[in-house]
Amino acid sequence: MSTDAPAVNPVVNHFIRTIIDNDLASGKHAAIQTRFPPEPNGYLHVGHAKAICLNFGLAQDYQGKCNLRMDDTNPEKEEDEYVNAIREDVSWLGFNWAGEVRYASDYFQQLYDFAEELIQKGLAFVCELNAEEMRAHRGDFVTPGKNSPYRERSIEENLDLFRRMKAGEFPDGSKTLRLKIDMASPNLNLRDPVIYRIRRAHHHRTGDAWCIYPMYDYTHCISDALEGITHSLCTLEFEAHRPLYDWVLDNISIGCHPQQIEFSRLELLSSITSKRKLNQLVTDGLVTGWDDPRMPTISGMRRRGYSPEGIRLFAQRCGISKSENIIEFSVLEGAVREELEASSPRVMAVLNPIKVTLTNFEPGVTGSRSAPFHPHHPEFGEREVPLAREIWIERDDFAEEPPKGWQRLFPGGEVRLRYSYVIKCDEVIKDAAGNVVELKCSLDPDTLGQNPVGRKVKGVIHWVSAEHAVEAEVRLYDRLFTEDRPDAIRGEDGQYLDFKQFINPASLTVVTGYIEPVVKDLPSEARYQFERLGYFVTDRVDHVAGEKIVFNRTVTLKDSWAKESK
RNA sequence: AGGGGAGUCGCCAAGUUGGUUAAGGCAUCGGAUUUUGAUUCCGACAUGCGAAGGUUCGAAUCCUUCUUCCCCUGCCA
Repeated sequence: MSTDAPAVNPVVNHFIRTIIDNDLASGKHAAIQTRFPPEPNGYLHVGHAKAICLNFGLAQDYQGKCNLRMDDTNPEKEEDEYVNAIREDVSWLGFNWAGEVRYASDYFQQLYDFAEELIQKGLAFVCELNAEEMRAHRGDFVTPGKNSPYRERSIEENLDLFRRMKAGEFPDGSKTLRLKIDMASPNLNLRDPVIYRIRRAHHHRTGDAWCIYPMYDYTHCISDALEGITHSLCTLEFEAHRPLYDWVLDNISIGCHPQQIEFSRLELLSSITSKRKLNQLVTDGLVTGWDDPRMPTISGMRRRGYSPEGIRLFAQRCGISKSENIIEFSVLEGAVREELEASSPRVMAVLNPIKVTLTNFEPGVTGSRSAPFHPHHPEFGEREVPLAREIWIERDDFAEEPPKGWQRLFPGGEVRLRYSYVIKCDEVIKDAAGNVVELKCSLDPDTLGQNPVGRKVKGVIHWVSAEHAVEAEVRLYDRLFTEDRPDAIRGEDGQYLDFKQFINPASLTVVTGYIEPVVKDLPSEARYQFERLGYFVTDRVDHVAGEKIVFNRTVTLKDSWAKESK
């Protein structure tokens, strides 16, 4: 096995690739241009990761380009903090956007000019209906809407009014610019949609230069066209917006008409992929922040120890289609584990210790061996694993009364200390309350690096020398929610229950761990496997090399014994 | 006068100009190897493609009817 050859994931075909193949074959496009267009009003989550991998991945595969564009047309919700987090997340995932980061707000002037063009063509009008009146005029699913009384204004009047809207002559919310399409359309998006509203809000980039802001449907298609996007990929809920996307581009003087293609958004079980709900968890203090390792945000997953490769593998395994994409959490864990298995050095750590005294340990006589950092990758190197008279082993690795199939330590039983001797439990020491506080064991001096003769010792447990171990804060993370779909549980009255009540109380347990000394000077974000326990990472925020060791549990190892012993 | 999408194994998902035994991955279950109950390796896993009819030598693919689920009534994106 070689690690220098980059892992090449086989390309999985899907309907969007088929469309691109056809467009390239027919000569419709010479190269493709995609874009990832987040709104900077929150942190990116695992659902965005899927979209990022799709858009940037396609650009990579087809040697095209992918832009990163902030969809910042709603100044009340958008902040630079989010812009910065988004840039960092996308880069960290391993993708490069073409040129500079783009902003829909870069196009405000052009958007405005196109709006005047639409007015000139008699295709847009200034409406003075308030929100409530507009809703009443819109009709509903079964009844057609009614035309706005302002719909038939003259072009001159519309132009004058729109310019004055821009000039700040009217109060917020008093007027809108609307497209003149069809109030009877069965597609509600086509019932004279609003494309500009008056809102005196400070924009994170344009400041107070504008008091009118364009709406998504109007902005997005034009932004795509201005950037020469060939394939504009978005999630299924925008399917009904596509006629509007096309309508706008068909009615303005712009020489580019990207194709909008929708795919299903990701739903991750026992998690949540709603920016609004994730925001609630943060503001209610139920997690420590957007980057809490339990959060399905990209920054949370990063802090949890998930690798970019693991997340990319996950995205690939989710697939791209138009049917519901409801993914079991184990798919994410499996992908993360798989990448970590190959790339993480191993070390031993005891998280729930019980003291073991090796009664026949002789300083200077009893030996030790060095241990490889990875059993299958000698190039990872080795380290010395110091042994001493007193060691810690995992409490779970000892049973006073071993159940059927038990391969670990028990009174009178033998077990192998990983990379060290076979030991035998001679005596169990208990405190007054009957709790086991110490085990006295003897080691077999002939078993260092070789099997005992005449008998077979199947079990192997991890351990760490008490005097050499470094203490660390270890944060054991588990799923954030106890339910598959915490936001889809109904109470007796048929109403949805608050998803926050399904937070897993065991989603975080903090313990003091005893770890091999090599771990002492690790930098932040160092990923290690603690043998037999799982993958861990030094915390990106709180870990200080050489001073305060803090590990987060990324994911446990598969544990077929746990399953069997249930 | 509603519109737009989707139903292929527990979870994803190829296949859709009709043509041999319906890819693959995850999960699961066996078994082998193992100084991680990990990894790795081998094997099993849809007489069936939402349902019922029909066309055909032949249907997941075509036709008809039915059915279930998702999205849409922000001056959010």
